[in-house]
Amino acid sequence: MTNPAQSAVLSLEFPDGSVRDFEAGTSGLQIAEGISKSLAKKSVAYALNGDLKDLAEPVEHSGKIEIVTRADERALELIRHDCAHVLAEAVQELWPKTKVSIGPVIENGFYYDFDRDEPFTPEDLEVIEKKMRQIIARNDSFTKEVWSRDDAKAYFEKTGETYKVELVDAIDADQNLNIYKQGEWLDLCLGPHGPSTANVGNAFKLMNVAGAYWRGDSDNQMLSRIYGTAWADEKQLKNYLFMLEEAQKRDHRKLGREMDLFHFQEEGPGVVFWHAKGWRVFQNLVNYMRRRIEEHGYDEVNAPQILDKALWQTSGHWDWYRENMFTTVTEDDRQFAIKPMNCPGHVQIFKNGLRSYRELPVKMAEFGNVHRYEPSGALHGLMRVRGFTMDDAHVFCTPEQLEDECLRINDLILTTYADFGFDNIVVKLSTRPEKRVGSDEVWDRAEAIMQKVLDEIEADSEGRIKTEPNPGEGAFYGPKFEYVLRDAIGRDWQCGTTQIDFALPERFGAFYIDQNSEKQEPVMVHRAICGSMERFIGILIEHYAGHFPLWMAPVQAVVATITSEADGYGEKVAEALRDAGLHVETDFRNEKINYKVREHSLAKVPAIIAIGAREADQGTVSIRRLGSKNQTSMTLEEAVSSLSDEAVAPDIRRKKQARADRN
RNA sequence: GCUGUUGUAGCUCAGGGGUAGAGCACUUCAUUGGUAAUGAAGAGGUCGGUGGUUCAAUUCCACUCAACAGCACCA
Repeated sequence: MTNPAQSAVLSLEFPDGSVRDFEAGTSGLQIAEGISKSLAKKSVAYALNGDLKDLAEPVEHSGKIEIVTRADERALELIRHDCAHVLAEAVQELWPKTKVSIGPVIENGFYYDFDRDEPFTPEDLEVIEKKMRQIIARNDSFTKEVWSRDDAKAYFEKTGETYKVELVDAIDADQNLNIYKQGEWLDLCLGPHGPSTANVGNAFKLMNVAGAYWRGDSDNQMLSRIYGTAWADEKQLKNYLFMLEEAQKRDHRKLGREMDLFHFQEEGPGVVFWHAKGWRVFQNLVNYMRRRIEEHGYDEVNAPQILDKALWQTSGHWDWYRENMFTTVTEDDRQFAIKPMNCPGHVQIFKNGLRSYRELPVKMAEFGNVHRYEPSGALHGLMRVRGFTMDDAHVFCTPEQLEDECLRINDLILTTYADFGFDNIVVKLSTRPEKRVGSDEVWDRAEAIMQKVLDEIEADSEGRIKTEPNPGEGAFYGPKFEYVLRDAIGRDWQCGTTQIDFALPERFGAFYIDQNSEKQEPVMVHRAICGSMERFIGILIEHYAGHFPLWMAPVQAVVATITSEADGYGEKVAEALRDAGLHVETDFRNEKINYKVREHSLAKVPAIIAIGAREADQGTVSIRRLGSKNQTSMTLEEAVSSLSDEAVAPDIRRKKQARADRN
């Protein structure tokens, strides 16, 4: 699609700032060749004003041009996309009756959805991969053709590609379609693609097979999806596979069992049996959060677990959320629901009695135990459960206080994450969805305030916190911030959230009395930091790979004796540590020290304190820290003081430090 | 919820129409040892549940529950 008004000369600016003129119609490849043969060989595409284009495509207009080589991050997208096409060709070459549908690039790889009578097996994947390597070795060029809609439709109808016909139908009537060919095989595709199938290289792997709905709609037919990963070189592929392996090793379900933290069983799908050690971790986290919210001026409350249906009708949950609620009918035929959220309860507490503007902001927190009937397929260890505890809070304030409150919440959230070693945070601003309550005017005002807060968050963080818009993803009752943290192996988790609510105070008729003795509706802010405590602990287990910092660890030290003669002294050591507030276990079993060290290391106990005759004589201890192969000898007093110092929670340490700095 | 896979001892797993096996863990005994598995013996199972086929089912079939992977969902 050339612009006839365009001049016959293109003026292109290169990344080094130089500007050169080219004849109209010059292709990206010709430009690369003009620079150097070796560049042309390495290049896979070009970017015009940042948009990726096929190398063979003529440059359409003047602008900034970059030749994209394989080493460029953007080349990955092409490699993956090319790989998806190669996958589809391989599958159709092996099983010609298979229909193709779509094959997009995703994070770390790509997939392609097929319609085939039988599902693919893991053995099939090996066969397909072999065929793919053959296709890559053939080195067929990717060539683009522009077809008319009618031609494309006729072709796909003839070949029985019903899904492609549907895709063609979905494209605007006046628009032509791109067809990408590789050898004999072709696909409807937006592009761009690399120069040839060889561009895919060898650093790819088919990962797994799964069902997926046609066009992502659960009313549609289920297709067979093959997932693959593809990278620019073997090293990147290896790193990725290593990360997956590492994730598997850290799986909180596995570590939870090995560390004796919790379990699940058939009778309670999606609800956690917390064991003593897991519950201690849980309480460590709750206690930490309790101190933090107190520091930030919240009052902790506790609202009922079960409330009459009428209340949920008023809150709107009965209409919006009913299929996700656990309900119960009592002997007298009264219907109740187990709370899926804490907000209606908190509004009742706010409403009890008359509120003055002088009280605002009212900051009400609860470690609220909620139950939600999640779809069975969504359950996943601690990460997605049907019964969980939220570190929930609601701030009732005036519109004028909103900005300040959002910033304070932001401060609380970010410092909390930092205390657990999460320093790579993205804050997203989710704005009005299509289906919503409240006037546009109200949304305008709220979004403007939140955008301002977002800008301040980014500015204050000095580049550490990234922010992103998330248009259309807000809740129906108001815009929200979503806090996404990145764990130690690079995975992202959305945990915290700050949500403005226009609906609930009005629904319940909550108000305060302002300076002029008039009723005013408060603004309500919902906020959570960990989100679900259960899930947050799951994330922490995987983030730390089970190696909790001392202040979080359920068992902080084990005193293990080498000979039974040291048991008496061992008991004394354990007592001294317990007196200092540490959780200590003793292991006086008739076993060798090797055996004990192995066992407690596998149980991820942070400190193993070995006691033999020597230590008993000298009043010392020998400490072996988790992850280390060495041990350190010190006096009992030194051990007590260094371990108890290390076990101080980060927030308490911060306060101590601040106090010391003041003096 | 949908598709696919799986369900045998506390854990990891083998087996297979004639009512079950290994390693680790557990218990007992011996061993008192110096930083990731001391040795021996013993105990441990309605083979996820219900129904069907069969002389006989843990094994085959149907249904069901749960888990796993992905999709959909997460207001």
